[in-house]
Amino acid sequence: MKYTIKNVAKIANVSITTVSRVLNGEKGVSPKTRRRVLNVIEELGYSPSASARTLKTSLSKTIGIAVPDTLGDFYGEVINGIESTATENGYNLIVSLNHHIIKEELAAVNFFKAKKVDGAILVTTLGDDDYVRFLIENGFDIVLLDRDPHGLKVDTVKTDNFHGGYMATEYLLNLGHSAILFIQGLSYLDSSRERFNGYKKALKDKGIKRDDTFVLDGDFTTKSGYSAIKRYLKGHGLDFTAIFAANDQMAIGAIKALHDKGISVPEDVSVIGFDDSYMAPYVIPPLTTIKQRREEMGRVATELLLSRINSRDERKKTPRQVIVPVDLIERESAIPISSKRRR
Amino acid sequence: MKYTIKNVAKIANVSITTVSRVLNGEKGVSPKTRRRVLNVIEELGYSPSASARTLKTSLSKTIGIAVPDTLGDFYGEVINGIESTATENGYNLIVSLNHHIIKEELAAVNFFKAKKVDGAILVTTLGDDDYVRFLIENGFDIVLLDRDPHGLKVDTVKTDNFHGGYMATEYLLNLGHSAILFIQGLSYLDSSRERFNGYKKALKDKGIKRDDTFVLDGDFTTKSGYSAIKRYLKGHGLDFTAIFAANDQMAIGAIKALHDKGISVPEDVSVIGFDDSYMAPYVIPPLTTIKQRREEMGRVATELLLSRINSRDERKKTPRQVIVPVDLIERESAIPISSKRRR
DNA sequence: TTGTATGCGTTATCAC
DNA sequence: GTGATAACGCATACAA
Repeated sequence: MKYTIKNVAKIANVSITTVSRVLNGEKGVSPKTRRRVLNVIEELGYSPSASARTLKTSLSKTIGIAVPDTLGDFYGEVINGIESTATENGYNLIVSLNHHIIKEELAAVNFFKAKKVDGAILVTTLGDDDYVRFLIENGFDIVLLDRDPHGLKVDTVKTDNFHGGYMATEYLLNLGHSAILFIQGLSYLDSSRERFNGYKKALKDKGIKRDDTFVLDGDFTTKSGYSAIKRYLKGHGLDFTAIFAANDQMAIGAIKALHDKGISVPEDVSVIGFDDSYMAPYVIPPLTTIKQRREEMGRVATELLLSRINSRDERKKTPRQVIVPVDLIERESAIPISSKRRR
Repeated sequence: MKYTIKNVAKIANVSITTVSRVLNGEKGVSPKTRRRVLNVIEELGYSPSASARTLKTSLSKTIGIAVPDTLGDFYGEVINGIESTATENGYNLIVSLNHHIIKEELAAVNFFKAKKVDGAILVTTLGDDDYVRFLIENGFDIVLLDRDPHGLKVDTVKTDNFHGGYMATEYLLNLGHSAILFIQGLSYLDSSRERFNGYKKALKDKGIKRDDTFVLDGDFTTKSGYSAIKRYLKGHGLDFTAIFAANDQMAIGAIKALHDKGISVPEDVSVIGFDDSYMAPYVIPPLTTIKQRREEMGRVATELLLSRINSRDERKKTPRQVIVPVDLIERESAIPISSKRRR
């Protein structure tokens, strides 16, 4: 029931070489024979064995992607961007989830190696840089997404987190707020840290001295945003007028925590998020946020990777860092401070 | 830089057969030799070529999963369940997204075939049954997730959609509601249809005659839930007291649409969703919903598949249909009708 | 306990 | 324009 090139050859009355030529669209086959072969292939529903091909050519037409998980809008959309670009170019995807666990990341590497992927995209990986270096030394073309190069010679694609953090904070500042809470995400991630840096810089530029107690821990989940604010309120009461959360999910959690205490958004407290997730427009009130072009990041990363894979040039192109711009999406969760003062 | 079994053999001063034995953990190798070989493997960072292995054994230790996309909570969690179970059992994952497009589903089939996956899990596929049949005839072990067998001899895993729909509706009914809107999801999906059937049955059992205008179209997106209610309100005004949405996202969209018209949830209108998505507890008001065990579905499907793959038995086990139970999660978006009557 | 030889399904090299 | 054949890296039947 499983046909091989040999079967096709026999039935079409040609050599396997000819079949192979047809398969790969090479010239040097008469239109007539080509037709015949194609017919047999169609009839049999034959498809060539990828493993035999890979074994022979050491090219798999496959790219590996390592991603923490598939939860939340971010990774899902990034994957979509990667997948469609890959597919358009005839490449397939092998996905490895690592659940934010370094050991599993390492497993992915061996997996990719064994599968002979032509290249890999590492999304938000946290492993130390040795891990990335290892991959490079093993001759893999790779690109890092949502992660800094840390001095390594790799292509990277990331959101302009710093500027996004700056914009968000500046926006609140211009609205008249100065007591602005920041809920950070996983603090060991570059993206979270840079948003934080943007926050700090914006405050500094306005000459506002930063209060360390205004920086709350979160982990990018809605729950963590909720808990952070709930805890803060219990400890400090309402001594702030605005919140900048490092992503929308935490912002939504924060709004809920405020709501539970009878504090209204945006009348009492303005909130701004980061991502522009699907839910943002439907939150009550609709969430003002920094839009991150997630799918585009996936696309760009894939294009970078494929261009690298297909570069015959031995002295590979120098590493490229692309920074995807962000936009401020104004909705209703942040308003001027003057319009409240209800406390 | 790329090592083969031959390199390992030479350096360890043994035959490739011995290396192969070590690799596969077979007995019949002296502890001493095994050690030595293992050391060389470690040193070289050698990992066996999956393609050569697959070519030889026609076993890839890989399962393919075809899924519409990775957006929203549902697919993400299902994939997580599949992935962890697969990994635990030494299987790897090849993911194919089809964006709800039949043609791309078909492409996935060929992909799986070429990659010689040992089995496949098809999630929410919509292709006609021939497509599934084709896969079966080609000797693939497959299991369908979130899809009915439609008379085919395949394992399936699905949520108890009918009962879930029934429970949700009954719950509203018991709260005193009788004018209950239903927002359906993609109507060609089994899951959406069954939730609808549950809704109809519950109404019927209570002797309430169903109003066709009470059934609104949606596509499982938040936006579609929002639009559906907005449109309905414009056409009919507020002639209902409750809404059952076929998933949480649409429920959230619906709440927003009501809110925009100054209609309060749950005081004026009760809303119930389906899924128990991550966002459900953080919506304002927290969403009452039917919990779907997404990750478990992924786990079960994978276990089913692996057991089938590993069944030496030629006359394969008869098809199994597992229905994963649902739970009603009471939160605050649905309340008794008596406590309002504010209109 | 260890090794030799064959073949899996392709592509590539060379001949015709 | 077409075909025979070696090789890719591994697992395995068979020897030793």
